[in-house]
Amino acid sequence: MDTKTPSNFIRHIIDTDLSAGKHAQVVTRFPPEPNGYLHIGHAKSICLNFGLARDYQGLCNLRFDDTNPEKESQEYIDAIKEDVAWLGFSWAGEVRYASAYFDQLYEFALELIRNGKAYVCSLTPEEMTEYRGTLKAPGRESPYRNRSVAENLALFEKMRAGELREGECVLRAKIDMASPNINLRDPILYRIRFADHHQTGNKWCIYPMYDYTHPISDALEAITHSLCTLEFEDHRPLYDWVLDNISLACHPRQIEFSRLNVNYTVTSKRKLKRLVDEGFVSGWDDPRMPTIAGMRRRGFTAQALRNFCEAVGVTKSEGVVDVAMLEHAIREDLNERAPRAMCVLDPVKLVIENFPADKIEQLKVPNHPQKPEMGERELAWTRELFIDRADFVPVAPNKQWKRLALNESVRLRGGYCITCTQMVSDDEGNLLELRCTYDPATHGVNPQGYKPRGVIHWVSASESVDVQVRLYDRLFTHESPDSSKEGVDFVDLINPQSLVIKQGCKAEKSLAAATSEIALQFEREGYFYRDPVETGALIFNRTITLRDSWGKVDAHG
RNA sequence: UGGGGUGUCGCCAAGCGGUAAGGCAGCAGGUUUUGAUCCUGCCAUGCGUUGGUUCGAAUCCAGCCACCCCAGCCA
Repeated sequence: MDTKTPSNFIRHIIDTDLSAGKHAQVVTRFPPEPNGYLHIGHAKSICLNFGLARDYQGLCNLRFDDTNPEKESQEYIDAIKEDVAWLGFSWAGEVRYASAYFDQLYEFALELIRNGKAYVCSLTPEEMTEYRGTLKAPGRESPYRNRSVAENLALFEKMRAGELREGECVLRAKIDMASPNINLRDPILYRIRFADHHQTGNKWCIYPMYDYTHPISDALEAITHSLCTLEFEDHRPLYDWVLDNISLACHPRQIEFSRLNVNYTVTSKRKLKRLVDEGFVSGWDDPRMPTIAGMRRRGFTAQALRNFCEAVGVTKSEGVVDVAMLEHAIREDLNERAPRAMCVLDPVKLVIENFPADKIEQLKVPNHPQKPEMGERELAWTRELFIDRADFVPVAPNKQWKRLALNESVRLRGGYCITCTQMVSDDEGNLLELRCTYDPATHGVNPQGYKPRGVIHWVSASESVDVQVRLYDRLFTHESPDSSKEGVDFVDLINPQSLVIKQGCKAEKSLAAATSEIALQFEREGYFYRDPVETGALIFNRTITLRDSWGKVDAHG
């Protein structure tokens, strides 16, 4: 279940607006540009916008901010819709597109021109930059700034009709070239682009800019609170200017919050794309990627991601969240829902000499130690078993050692206690198998005075299936791969152990039927998830290790 | 003397003038057939800093310091 949503400054604003009777209902929107895959940072925005709508019994739209056709595609639109839905949210009505408002946007531009609030400027891009001024010096007015309304109307029509070349001119708002806020120095409203648009085809050859499109799209959808990240703070005066200067009554309030940063990960689109393009990962949905698609394939649950976003909070201060918080959210959720199973990653044979070779004993074991309602399953107990190589050592190093050693005993989880009587090695000293005896009186009980060193997992040699296990770990070894030292390429900070593939792992037979519908816990190893993409073989992705207070050197790499 | 923001425990974060919530991480115990889970305890006389107002300040005022964002015909 969702944890209690903590309050934040945006909720305070909404509470105030609502009690002042400013709105009948809260309406928010999630407005991605379809130019890439969604990542953990977007998850925060999605949870914020849809969460607000849910908690205030309002509405949240999904709107594609598709005003730059050259960078966008239908592939991204489909992926984004899938990701939002998977996260557990449903948008109000149909999906919206900024491009669906192109006609209205055009009409409002005409209105601005007629009112002397916009003009067609024929400065070259280079001249435009020069006229804009600098951060400390004011800009200069364009020589085209005082063209007549009639001339502007005629030129804008020629732009629209495709009679002018790309870059030849643009439509600009007439605001203030001396403004200390550079966004107000006659910002560009429309540029010419002879590009096919994924939604509107070749209907348009002029495309509106974000700063002009966004406020109008928000207003047309009757958005009440338009939430965006901090870097748009300087754009708010322009957002307001646009709505103050056209005849549209609705005027949403833009509120900015800080982006989500997580250590040991990168979220810049450019860097993620490089990881994919240069083959450092298998694709946008590689389980090591911080994309929604990657995390889904890794085995993260939507609930865990939602809980994480709640835990992180919403503020205006920019910090870096410890990835340990994300990992905690995953473990917390998976511990509740994941049925337990047995899988030996690095098998070594163990022969129980006092158990007959032709006998199979079915042991009932619970699927979850704290949840009897999750039922139980049968595990085959046979003369030959497998345990993990890391769970045996000839001589226990200390009293704390909780695994098997020569002439000592351990319990095999859910089964009997065994005592190791002999280790068989080859000439090079490699361990080939362990000879043991079991105590038939120890199933389900620890007889008086019997104290095995610990409990280890196991699987029957004959009644098991071979599986491939992919051990994933954090992609980077560096805490802030985004901003490491000068001259260090972030791909050089990739963790060479971020993916370790284990072949020939032995899993209990029931896992042959495992699906990607459900997360599993391999006891003592971690949470695992049947790979939903490569479904031909039995492949399990390690979502996250178990918490480990022992501080062991990971024997599995 | 460009403009806009932010500074509360190692990390995230409540707090909104009445005497520092919570989570993560960490540490110390307890339970346990997962070195898991669960449970208990510890963990900011301190809120960037310096002054001021006040009976009382993390909260109000002033100065200072640090960090982030802005000069795409990207979003």
